[in-house]
Amino acid sequence: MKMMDKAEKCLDPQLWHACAGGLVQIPPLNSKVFYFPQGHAEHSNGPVCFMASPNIIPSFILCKLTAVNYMADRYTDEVFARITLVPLKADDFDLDDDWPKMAHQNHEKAAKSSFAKTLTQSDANNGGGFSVPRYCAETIFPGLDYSSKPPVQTIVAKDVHGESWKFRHIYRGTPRRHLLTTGWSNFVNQKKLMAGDSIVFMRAENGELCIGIRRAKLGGFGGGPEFGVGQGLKGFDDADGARKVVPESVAQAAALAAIGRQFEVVYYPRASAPEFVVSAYSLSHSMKVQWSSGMRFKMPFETEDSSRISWFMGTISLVQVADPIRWPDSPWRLLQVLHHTLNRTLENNAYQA
Amino acid sequence: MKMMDKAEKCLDPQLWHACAGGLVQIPPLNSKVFYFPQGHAEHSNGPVCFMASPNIIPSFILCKLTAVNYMADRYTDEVFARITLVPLKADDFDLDDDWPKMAHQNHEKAAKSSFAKTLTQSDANNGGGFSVPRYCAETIFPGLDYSSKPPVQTIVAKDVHGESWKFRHIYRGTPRRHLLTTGWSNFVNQKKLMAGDSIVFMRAENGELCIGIRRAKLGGFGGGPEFGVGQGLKGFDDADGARKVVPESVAQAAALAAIGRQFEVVYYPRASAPEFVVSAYSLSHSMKVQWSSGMRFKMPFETEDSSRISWFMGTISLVQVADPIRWPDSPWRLLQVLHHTLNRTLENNAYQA
DNA sequence: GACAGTTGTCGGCCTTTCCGACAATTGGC
DNA sequence: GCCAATTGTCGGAAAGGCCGACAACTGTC
Repeated sequence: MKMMDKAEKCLDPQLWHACAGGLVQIPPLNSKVFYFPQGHAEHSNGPVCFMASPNIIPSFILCKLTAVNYMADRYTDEVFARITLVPLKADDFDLDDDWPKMAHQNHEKAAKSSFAKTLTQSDANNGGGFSVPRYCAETIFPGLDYSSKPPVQTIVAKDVHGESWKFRHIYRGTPRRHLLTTGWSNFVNQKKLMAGDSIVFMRAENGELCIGIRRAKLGGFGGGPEFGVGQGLKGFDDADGARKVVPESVAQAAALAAIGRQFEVVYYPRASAPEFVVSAYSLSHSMKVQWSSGMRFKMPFETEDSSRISWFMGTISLVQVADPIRWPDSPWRLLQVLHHTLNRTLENNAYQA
Repeated sequence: MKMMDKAEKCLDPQLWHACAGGLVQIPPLNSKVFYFPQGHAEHSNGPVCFMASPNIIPSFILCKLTAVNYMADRYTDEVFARITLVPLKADDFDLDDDWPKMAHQNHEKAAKSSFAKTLTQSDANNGGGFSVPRYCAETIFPGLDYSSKPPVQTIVAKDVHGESWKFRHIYRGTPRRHLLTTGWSNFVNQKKLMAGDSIVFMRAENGELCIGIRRAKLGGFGGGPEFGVGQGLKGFDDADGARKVVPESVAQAAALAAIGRQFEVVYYPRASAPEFVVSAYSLSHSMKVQWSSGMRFKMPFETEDSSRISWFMGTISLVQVADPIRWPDSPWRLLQVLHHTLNRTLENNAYQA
């Protein structure tokens, strides 16, 4: 492993997944995936002009995923992935059927050893304390010696950049509860956290405690094409934001993909935009379903505190091609659905069901 | 420069010299030096048993200095050097007469761009402020904009491990003076500083500000053979202290030296023990002097705040061999002197005069 | 030895943050 | 729907740290 950091360091994939959330999965190395230029465009922070290249970009391109860099924004700690794809010939489409077994590894390990909490007003604003949910303290934090009075210890947690943060962890109050006191206020200020943001604690395989951040999504639930990626986070000048997915890089990726050459894409899992690099295995399975109006489905989503996965129940109201002129035959945004309880029109990708 | 840190990083030689103090000099690379096993033994933290090797260890051994690692204790920030020596045949003793020109480089640069202050009670104990001597603020710190009211800036200083510390630097009060406020208290606590310890500010050649520590010498002035190196610093469990110069490593070095093989020594410049690796050039010069009782000399020493060099005036009271049985013909501790003003017997090495 | 410049120490006060009390909320039965 | 467990919020209190006042000290003339 040579000096590979040109100011861009990778981070522990397990921590990356813990920060990305339970629903994000990156297909395994060397597996086959579909790349959707259309979805990539929705991921960008502006309208994409595909004109630079001959108007022959397909709506989806079969590729081999040859590399993944798990990374984090230098300023916001937001996680993202740099994915290298090599287009395959269409007749290479024999599925690697064994990937579901291996795909969920980091994923499940992250879920088991991590815990997320959305910051309350008291956590974020008040005099510098963080109320630690009992489950988190007991399963993620180092063991506390309850015999001392009061039980107290210093915990050290590494952020996505490998920087260490110290917190005083104390068990006190009536009724007793776990709190982070000294050090927490500093962390909140340095990371510019606000009520509504979440923090993730994870116990790494080497036993080290890690701490990650999930900024609150400003756009509320779901998002859609109307929300770009670079919507800007409060309190940050757009230093790194400028480096987020720009339309030019989408056009370039699509152009390279179309002529069969290796290309790179940057994927922000928490940007409320759908995945545009999709495992060929799962897509081919969902395409076998004959989606039709009136059909019911359920779709997983994260609860606010990321502690569980809940399910949306819905009914398909319309099966249509999103942009029949530009992208005929595209499975992208094929379904328009009616959500049962919120009675709100959502958009969804076929393969997510 | 390959990955050469087996958890042992070198530090900027200029900062090293600033921390070591104005009187410490390490002979230049590839110059000829004398190694004194006797002096090395005084540097160790316990009695040295030279018996393991045949009883033929000379009192001094001519060597070539082939490598120097400038280092700092991980816990106390104390600076020390790991010096590699290759014994030379006695007939190799032709002097490299050009070294005085080059020897003082780091030395003088460090002296010019650094400033040391001994911490007062107020600096160390009170509510977290450090009174910055005007000279230090004006010559070492980055320029302050005096037009704002009050003039204030954040300064960043790197310690010997390359870690950055932030301080608020403000110019206020009546009469006006420079102070470090926010950040200082944290630094004092982390570094376990006490009144009497000194801190060193240095402006590196690349413009960066550096901060080093000189722990107070617990043994008062001078020290001597009765003080070992590992005298223990208040507030530190002896984690690294155990790694200081142990008798075994002295015995090993002496044994290797005696049979003409390359060896390493560790030298703590602030351990109040005399240098035991001495430039052949300067030693040969001082040995040309016919030292005799009643002769007067002067000897440089550091003032408490390390801002200047002062001189001790003394009279030689006795010329004797320190241990005539074990080390006959040794120039080590040849002179016993009477100090004029303190009227206290000090010991000194011939070559230091 | 007086004076000017510098810097050590102190007490006041403002800010931060630590703390238990209490209440709101959640989940289990 | 009740009860127990958990955890959000609040105001009081303690600690930390910023401040100018003043005095002690140093070096100079």
